Order: sequence, then structure tokens, then C-alpha cells
Amino acid sequence: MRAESVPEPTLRRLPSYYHYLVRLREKGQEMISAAQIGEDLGVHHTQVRKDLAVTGSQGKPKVGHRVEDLIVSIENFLNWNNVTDAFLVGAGHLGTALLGYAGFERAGVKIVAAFDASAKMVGKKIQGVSVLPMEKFPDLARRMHIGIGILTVPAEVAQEVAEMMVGCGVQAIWNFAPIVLDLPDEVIVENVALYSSIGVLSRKLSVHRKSLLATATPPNS
Amino acid sequence: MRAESVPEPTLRRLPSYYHYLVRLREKGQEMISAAQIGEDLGVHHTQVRKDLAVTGSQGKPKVGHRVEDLIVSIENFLNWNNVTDAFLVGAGHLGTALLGYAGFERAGVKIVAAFDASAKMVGKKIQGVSVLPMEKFPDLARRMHIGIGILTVPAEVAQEVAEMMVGCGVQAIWNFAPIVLDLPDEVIVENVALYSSIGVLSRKLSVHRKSLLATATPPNS
DNA sequence: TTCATCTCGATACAAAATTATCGATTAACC
DNA sequence: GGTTAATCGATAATTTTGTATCGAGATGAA
Repeated sequence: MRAESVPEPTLRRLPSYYHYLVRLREKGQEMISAAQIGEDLGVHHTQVRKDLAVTGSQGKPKVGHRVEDLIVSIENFLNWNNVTDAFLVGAGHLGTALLGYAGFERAGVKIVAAFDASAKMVGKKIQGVSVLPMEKFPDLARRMHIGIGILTVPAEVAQEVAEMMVGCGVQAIWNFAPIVLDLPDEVIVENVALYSSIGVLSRKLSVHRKSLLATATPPNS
Repeated sequence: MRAESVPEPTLRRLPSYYHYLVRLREKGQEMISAAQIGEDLGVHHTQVRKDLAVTGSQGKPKVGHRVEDLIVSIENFLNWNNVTDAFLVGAGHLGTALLGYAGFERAGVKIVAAFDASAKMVGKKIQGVSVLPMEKFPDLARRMHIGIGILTVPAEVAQEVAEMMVGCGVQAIWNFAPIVLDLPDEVIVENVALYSSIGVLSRKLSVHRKSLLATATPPNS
């Protein structure tokens, strides 16, 4: 009964299925089997079935799942139908990039305003969203019941801004700064650790190259 | 002896330790215990020790680890000393944001050129990096032995561009497009799935709010 | 010098996630 | 209409990851 009992890896795979299915729908395909999804996305078919099971969607033997039903099930499960308003703080390059993504709205998040400490940015309009001065955040956030805060500020001020957000009623923070935020437990924090990502890449590439070298030059040479 | 036997979660935590340690060093702190790292970063101290163990760094009982040594160990382990040249394709908002990050170079990756299909972008200079036409990619990539390709193009063309990259000798791809690339097994792909991230956030927030509602309004009312 | 205490690091244990197995169900074909 | 073949979904086994335990070593104080 507890809704939180869904494995997080499953949660992370569902959007991937979703985009895959949307592309299938655009091609006009109506049915799809879990095995096929698994093969195309590099996930075991049993895993795919488990993941899809949590959304409540049911497949039929011999024909698989209806693409349309799956899409709707995932949307409902991830709550991508109810759009939540978000404020973005830090209208730099990355912030601008996020404002440019039209697709977030389909993912249940709508950025309704951006904030920046720099006077140069304030007053601008990026992708139709106004950049406001930081001072306006508290009052607006409370009045509009903003639930999501997007943090695209430098690491040095991230903690401080995050605390300010939480103080204004923000319940979830999407953090792009490379630090671990120290916030009350009830605040939901999702970190986009670009440096972790590039770190993994860098390490894997280095190992890969060393193994290539090792096979090309046997140790007993 | 096999270098690939390091758990991937460990790999993802190491950059987080790294940034934490760099901040400690800036503050002038010389020694640090695994327990303290764990507390500050929300990781169990036993986990921290295991993670640090793979880098080869040794701590001393009673005093902990030397901050400087740990930083060097992590840098070496992640191969962040040897800088690898990278090409970025897709000089849109996100691509521009990545070009603006000076910190990647410290993470072993240097973006030496950007490419874009749009004539509007070609010829510009972003953060000192030239935007070149796509046609120049193959020849330049081969001549410069580019190992890393950064993919910040729309989803529709991501597969195609990725194949082109691999054909030009690129060994690792940092993929920001919301699709699963179908490439030879030996190619290293690191996905930055922003939609998965926002999906998890959206879902958790929805569950969180429902649980708040449930406690505020008992089911037997 | 000896003792108490703190921290490391190895080993053992527990939980979670992934992978495999198997019977049940259903559409298509003969 | 019965048989075949393919897929689903539940259960079980394996693997991976994370957590706890415990002895050893080192520091600093008595």
C-alpha cells in the first residue's frame, strides 16, 4: 500500500521507457512486447515487466502491451499530468538551457519564473520567462505555493539559496550544483551530478584504453 | 587485478568526495576522518572507507586521512590528471552551458571544438571555443585523435550523430539526448538523463504530498 | 612507559536489485 | 474447434550493493 515502495532504479528507467514509447507511437506502432522494449533499451525483459507492473499497466499474452496504454500509465504513475510550478534560481548558461527545454512541462514541471543575483540578467526574458531579482523570490514563492526549486547557481552559494528556498515553502529541489545540500529530511533533493557523470566517463575511458594497450603489448614482451 | 571491478556507485561517489575535499583544503583543513566525510555527505562511514580504499589512499588511525593525499589519490584514480580532448556537437543552449564550465578541464576533459548544423551558429566563438560546421568533424576528429564526444543535439538526430562520432574514432560519448544509443559494445556511453531526474523528482513530490494529505485527513473521516 | 581512546580496514551480515525459471493465458493457425 | 507458439506475470536464485561488527594500530595523556 505504501506508495514509496517502488525501487528507485525503476523510477529512473520509466522516463526512458516513456520516451521510447512516444517515439513508437509517432511511428504508428500500436502494440509492443516487453521483450522488444528490453532489447531496444538494453534492459532484461523480466526487468521491463517488473517496471511496467508498478504503473499498473497490463499486457496480454501473445500480443504484448498497447503502446498508448503504457504511455498513459507511465504518465499517471509519474504524475506527469498534474503540472507543478517551479522557480529557477541562477539564470546563467545552464539555467538558460533549462528554460529552453519545452519538454519539462510534459514531465509535470513548469518553470514560471527565473531569478538571478546579477543586475545584468534581471529584467530579461528568456524563452518567455522573466528573470526577476532575488529579493522577489520569498514573497512570490509563498503566494504562488511554489513546490519545486531549480538550483543552477555556483556551488559557493548553493547551500544558502537552497535554505532560502526551503524557508519559502519549497518542498523539492533539483540541484545542479556539485555539492551535497544539507537540508531537513523532508525536503526532496534530486542531484544532477555532472561531475560524477564525467568522472565515470573519464575513468572508464582510461581503463578501456589501458586494456587495449595491454592486449596490444603482452606483459611478457 | 582487473581494473574494472570497481562498483559503479563508488565511481559516482568519488567526484562528490573530491569536491568536498577541495573545499576543505580551501579552508585550510589538513586532516579528515572517514566518519566526518560520511556525516557531511550523507554516506555511511564504512562506505566511505571502502570507496576511498579503491583509490589506494591510506589513513592513519586516530588522525584520519591527509586531505591533500586524498585529493591526489582520487585525481589519479579517476584519471583527472591526463586531460582528454573532446568535441562537442550541438551548440545550443545546453552545449553553450557546457562550454562555459571551466571545471571540466580539472575533471580530465577539455572541449577543444564545437560543431553545429545550423549556419547561424557556425563561425561563432563560445567561451573561446570555435563553432565549426559538421562537415569538418570527421577529418579533424581523426587527425586530433579525439576520444570523447559530447552529444547535445536534439533526440531525433542523436543516434545518427553518435554513429558518425564512433566512425571517426570516438571511444566514449557523453550523451545528453533522452534516448538510448544503439552503438557497438566497446563504445563507452554515459547518459545524462535529465528527464529521468525530473521524473524521479516529480514522482517523489507527488508521493510526499499525498502522504501529507493522508496524515492531515485520516482515512476514517 | 603504560593505558585509554579513537580511527582504520578486513570480515561477516543484510538488503536490494537483477537475472532466471515456470506455469498460465491468449491469439493465430491448421 | 483443437493445437501451437508466443507472451505475460509470479516466484525463486543469483548477484550486487550497502550496513554492521570487530580486532589491530596509532596517538596523546597520565
